[in-house]
Order: sequence, then structure tokens, then C-alpha cells
Amino acid sequence: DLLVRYRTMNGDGVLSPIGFDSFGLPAENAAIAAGTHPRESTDANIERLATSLKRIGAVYDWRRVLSSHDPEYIRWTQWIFLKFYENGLVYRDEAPVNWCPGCKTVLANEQVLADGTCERSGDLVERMHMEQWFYRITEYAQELLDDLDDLDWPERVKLMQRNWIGRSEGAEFSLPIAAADGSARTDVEGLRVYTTRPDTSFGMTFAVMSPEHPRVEELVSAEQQDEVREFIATVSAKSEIDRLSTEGPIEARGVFTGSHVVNPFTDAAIPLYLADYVLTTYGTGAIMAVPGQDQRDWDFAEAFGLEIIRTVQPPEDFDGEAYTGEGPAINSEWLDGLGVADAIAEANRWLVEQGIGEPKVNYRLRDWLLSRQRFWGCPIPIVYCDRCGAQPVPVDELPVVAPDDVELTPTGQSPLVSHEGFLNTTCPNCGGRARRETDTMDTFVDSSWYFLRFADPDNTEAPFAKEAVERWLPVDQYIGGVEHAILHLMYARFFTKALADLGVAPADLREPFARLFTQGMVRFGGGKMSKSRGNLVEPDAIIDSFGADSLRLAILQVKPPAEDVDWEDFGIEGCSRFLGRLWRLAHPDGVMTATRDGERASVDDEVDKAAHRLIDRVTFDYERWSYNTAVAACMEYTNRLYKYVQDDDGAHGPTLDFAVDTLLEVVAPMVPHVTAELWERRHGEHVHERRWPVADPAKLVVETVTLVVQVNGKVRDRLEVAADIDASAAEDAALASSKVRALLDGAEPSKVISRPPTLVNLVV
RNA sequence: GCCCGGGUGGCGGAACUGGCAGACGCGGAGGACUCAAAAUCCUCUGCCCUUCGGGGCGUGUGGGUUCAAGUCCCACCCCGGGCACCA
Repeated sequence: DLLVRYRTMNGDGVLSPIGFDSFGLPAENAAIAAGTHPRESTDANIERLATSLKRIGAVYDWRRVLSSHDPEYIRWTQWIFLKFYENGLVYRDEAPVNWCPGCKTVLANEQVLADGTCERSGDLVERMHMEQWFYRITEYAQELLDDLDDLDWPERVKLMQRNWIGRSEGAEFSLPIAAADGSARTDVEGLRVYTTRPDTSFGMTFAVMSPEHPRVEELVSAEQQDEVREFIATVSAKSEIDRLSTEGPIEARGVFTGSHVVNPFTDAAIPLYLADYVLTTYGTGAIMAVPGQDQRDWDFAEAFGLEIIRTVQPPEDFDGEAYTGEGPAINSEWLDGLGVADAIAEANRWLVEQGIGEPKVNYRLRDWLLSRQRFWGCPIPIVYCDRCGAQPVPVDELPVVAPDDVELTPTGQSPLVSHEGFLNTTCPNCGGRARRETDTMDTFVDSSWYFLRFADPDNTEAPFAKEAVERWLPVDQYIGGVEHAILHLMYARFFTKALADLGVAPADLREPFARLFTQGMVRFGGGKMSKSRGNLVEPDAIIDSFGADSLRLAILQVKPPAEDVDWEDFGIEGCSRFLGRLWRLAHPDGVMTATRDGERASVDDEVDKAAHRLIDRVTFDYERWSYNTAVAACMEYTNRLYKYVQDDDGAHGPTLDFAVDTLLEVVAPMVPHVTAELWERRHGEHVHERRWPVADPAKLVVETVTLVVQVNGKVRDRLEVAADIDASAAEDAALASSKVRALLDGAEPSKVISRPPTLVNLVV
């Protein structure tokens, strides 16, 4: 809000919109607990929040307000889904999904924490197979990665996105299945593997498949059937945490299939294993194992008594196990002697030449699973016909809105599943009987395009007009918490790119948010304060007792905005006290406004200069988002004015008027109510219509400064000297100091460092 | 394990490019006003020593560079965050 007001005073046209991301699990759970419909509590909460935001003096454009549960908003969220569907960016697939038993719904990969728990409920996420809807975000993996370079975002956030996208370069190729005599079979397809180190292939002494690999059944030998079945049963019983854990014996983490594949580089038959650490979701779900250059393969090889061959020469002083560093290739026939990069290129060339493989880029990023088995979300506009299968709802039938006559029960099952009126419909294709999709969309879908709608919130023909978006987007300054670094910011970037490519948004709008500022979180007693935890400190009580401006000032003063802050550290009283001082100083009938007549004196010039210095400091601090120091500058300046007024000579009227007006102008964006009132009483006008003051450079020039005199780097004296003093004059002044002379005791300094006008260091 | 941040008084924090450490606020002490209290106003407030002139120590720890280090370099400790079997 400060930024909006400051930019406005600078003459910018500012669009500062507000909306409510109103769908979601907390609202649904609260409704279940209260036995009401989530719309009632949601609408009431929006009303309450809007009132609160207005009370604190936020200058949002309320004409543009949005709510994601508004049927008009739902219409366009669904319209975009269908547009994506038409263009192959939406698909339905049976997939192993993350099921949260607490939320009773599936989660996107991004919503599962590293320890395998749900980001929202903290429950242990389970693996399940289900038919689900996906957004094909992986289609944009490369562009999402590349375009990060040009964004004015915190490096930390960009790094997190890069890691999440997880690009890796390597090669994919086939390992022929081995016949009983160890030769390569030509009658069946080989096993595809992905590696980033094709240069180490001569050291491949075994291969490993994921236990969920589709070819497991086919490739397990008769004798190994029982052992493998037992292994798979153990693995699937394991929780995500156990499975990701590197603790425990490696022997228990893999099993021999009884089959062999052929290393195409050496033509040797090598054993094929299953291991739980190989993931179906990455690469091809099968790997070549090179224990000499991969520690995990090394450990596995040792546990199962498999051969280890080094193919990169480690340095002489290397005493580790697997060696992953740089070095010449060894034991690798035609690769011997090549460095890693050259050997990779040569191995890739050979794979292509043999027709068994090719270079391949892989991403860690998975497609975005958007289905949620919940009620309070945007319905997915699809119907299922027995004859025609899944069919999109025609655009002119949008929005598909959930019915009101539902009863939410604590079972966690969406009431849509059993609501006959909602469920039964006709097929848009054949007109026959059909059932509606009962899943709703992840709420991150709603927040992936709202910034575009803000440009054109009342459009009834389209989600937004291109021209309106062209006028306002990309967002010049986006502000949010780091908790959105991956989820929201990645999804919103994907939507923007896809909408631009589909001709919905301007084609050149490749990114939604040009600059990003990640503000800190407000904590409470060390814990997290958030709407989902229900421990919000309501601003209304503070506003009632101290006023909105005291609260605003306290928020700005407590810490730099990028850092987390504990509510207990807020200094409301001190800020309130400052506003009292401001009031008494600036009020036309105030007690602090006694002035003297007569000529200007040097003290008046000083105060005048202080006013210009204040403008300079506060402007600088606003520009660099250093609001706590801006507040400090204003307090310091106010203290100076108090001294000025209380001085024996008193304050000179015109000087004081300018000094106080300047203060009111620069603090206006921070404390809009008090300043508006004071300005009106002083001038009968509106302070918020003032132009931002500009400091007079001539008034910023100082005549005298404090010269610090050090002896051997320790401060021994301070002298007031002319600001334009030269090096030798500064040295002379320092040597003339009686304190310094006493300390030197007649000795001559061996070296003098003179940095006029601030410092002279005498080295003895 | 890897990658980012960060460690400064009793507390929140200041210190732009190496150049006065601790701005500003909170808290604390003293004083003025008042019959008294609140509010307000003023002064002091890093730690230790002091003959009250001043002196010593001090930015997580240990070393280094420099006339000079909170700031730069090396090693380590602690806290917060992200990623984590990704082949």
C-alpha cells in the first residue's frame, strides 16, 4: 500500500487490485465442522476481510474485486480448462498418485514435502493408482527454465524453480535382453535406460529396473518368481518415507530378476535387478549401473557381490569408492584417454551410429495433477458418456456450478458423488445418458490466471480482452511470500505462456510478473501465523485501540520487509507515541507550534537543510524497500524539530511551516489518515494529491563535517572541519590536536593516512 | 549430503563503495510538570575499570589480509530455509 501511494505521488498510474482466493480445503473443512454450506462462511469472511482492509486504509481498486468461487470467475476458469483440453494441454491418465488420507484427496507432486508428508495437513502421503486429470506443464519445462534468466526476481526463488524443473542432459538407449547363452536376443525389444554418463558405459556391470516397471513380469525368470513377488509386496507396503530413506541394509532394497541384459558396449551379459530406489517416474524407469562412477551403484554392487570396473582414472591421492570427478577414460577401448565431456560426446555419437540410442534431455518436473476429490473447488467441466467416453462440456453451458442443496458430511467424500441432480446429464456428443465429473480443480488453478482477469474484470465475452492485458501486464511489481516460490509462481508462469500461445493472451506476454518481492512471514510466538492454522491476529482490535496508522507504522518499523517477524516484536506503543508527537507538532493549534518573529538565523538554515536531507533519505529508503530506516529517519527528524521549537530562540515561522509540511508529505504513504487530517487543518487541501517532494541539491551540501583522528587505527579525537578540506590540511589539523599531541608525546608518526574530510590515521 | 540465507546491546534492528559500531524504537534509570497518578516534556542508558581527566574490551569461534575489518579471505560452530536415491 505504501508503494501504491508513493508511486501515485510520483505521478504514476497505478493499478492495485484485490481479490479473494476463496475456494479450498480450509473453507470446506470449516463448513463441515459448522454444518453449513462453505459459501456462507466464505462470503462472510470476505466481507469481514474487506472491511478490515478498508479500515487499515488500503487503496485497492474495489471496482475490480474478484473471488474464485464467483460463478462468473468459475465460468472462465472452466473455459480456460476447455481451451487447454482442445489443444492437448489437458489429459486424463491412470497414474500412481499422492493420496493424502487427512485431506481425502490427491495432491500434486509440488504439494508433497520432502519427508513424504502433506504440505497442508502434515499426514503421511500414500501411493494409489487412480484416473486423474493433468495439465501438461512439462511441455513448457525448457521455456520455464530459460525465461527465469531475464526475470527481476530474487535469485533464491529462481534457483528453487531451476532445481524443481531439474533439467539433466544425458543419453537414452537400449540394452538388448540376453538369451540363455548370453547373446543378445533380436526377437524382443531391448530395455531402455537413461544415463547422464554414457561415457562410463564400459563399466556397466549390471542393470536395475523399478519394481513398478511394466516389463517386470515379462523379464523375471521362473526360478526367481517367488522372491521377486515377495520383494514387490514389501516395497508396496512401505511408506513413502521408508522408501525414500537411505537407512537400513541395501540387501533388502533390491532383488535379482534371474534374467540378464547385454551391455552393448562390451557385448557382455550382465545381471538385471529390481531396486526400490529406481523410480518409475524419472527417465525410463530403468538404469544402467556403473559402480565405479556412482556411489549408490557401488554400494549395491558390494552388497550383491557384483563386479566393479573403473572407467575414469581417479587422481593419485583419491582414496574414496566411486569416483565421479574429471579424469581420462580407462578400460573403455575406443574411449580411453578422453576427458569426460569428450567421452560423452563420442559415446553419444556411437549410440546414434549403432541405432540403439540418442542424446536425451530429462526433467524432474512432472505434469500438474489437478483433480481434487473435494466439493469446494471449481468443477471440472467434463461429462462421461457410456458410448462416447469423456466429453467436454460445451462452452455455452458454462459455468458448471455445484448445487447448493448438498449436505457435507465428515466422511470427507464430496457430496457431488451422490447428488443425482448434479450427476445425471446428457452427452453433448450423442445426447445419450451421461454422468458429470465430480472432481474439482486444485485451487492453484484459480490463482494461475487471476492477474490477467484484473486487467478486465467485467468482460462477459472472454476471460479478458487482449488489449486490456496489453495495457497492464506484465505485473510490474508482484509481492508474496517465499512459500509460493515453486507452486503458485510456477503454475502462473505456465498458464501465462500457454494462454499466450493459444492466442488468448497477447503472444508476447511470456511472463506474468516482471519483478518479484518475497516478503517475510508474520509468526506468532515462534510458530507460523496463517489462515490455515487459524491463529491470525486480527488487526481490528489493534485499530480500535491504537488506530490504523499506528499499526501501519509498526509493521513498517519493526523489520526489513523481506524478513520473518514475530508479532510479539511489533512496537505499536512507540509508533502511537510518535504519531502523537507528530500531531502536536503539526496541528495548527498545537502546543508545539510557538514561533518567534524576526530575521532568519543559522539554526533556521540548519533546519531547512534537515528537511531537504529528510526528503533525500526517505526517497532513497522507499526506493530500496528499507521502510524501517525511513521510519527512523522521520523520528529522528521529528526529534530535531522538537529541539528547534523548544530552543531558547524559538522557531522561525516560515521555516517551521516548510519543515513540518515536508514531514507530512514524506510520511503520508505510511500513515495516510493522520497526515490527511493534519494537512487539511493546515491547508484545507488533500495531502494525498501532493506531488512527491524533491530535495534541492544545493541544500544537501554540508559545510562542516566531523574529522575522525585515529592513532594506530584507534579513534582519539574528533574535529569539526570544513567539508572541502584537503589531505595535508586535514593532516595538519590532526597533528595539531592536543589529545593527539599528548598521546604521541613528541614522536613523529611513521605514516599518515589522510582521507579528507572524514578520517586521518596516524601510524606510529 | 548438496545449495541458499543469517548470527551485532536486555529486545527489534542501524551501519551506502573496508574508514566514528550500536541510528531509530522498545525496555530500564533519573529529573520536570501534578495534591497525586496517567499522559507529556527533558537527560542518561554496549560491557568492564576509573583518581571522573579518561582507559580497556567488544559485531558466533579461531586464524589471515590491511594504516584500518561487522564489512574482504581461509577454517570451523550454531540457527533458518530449499532440494534430496533424479540415474
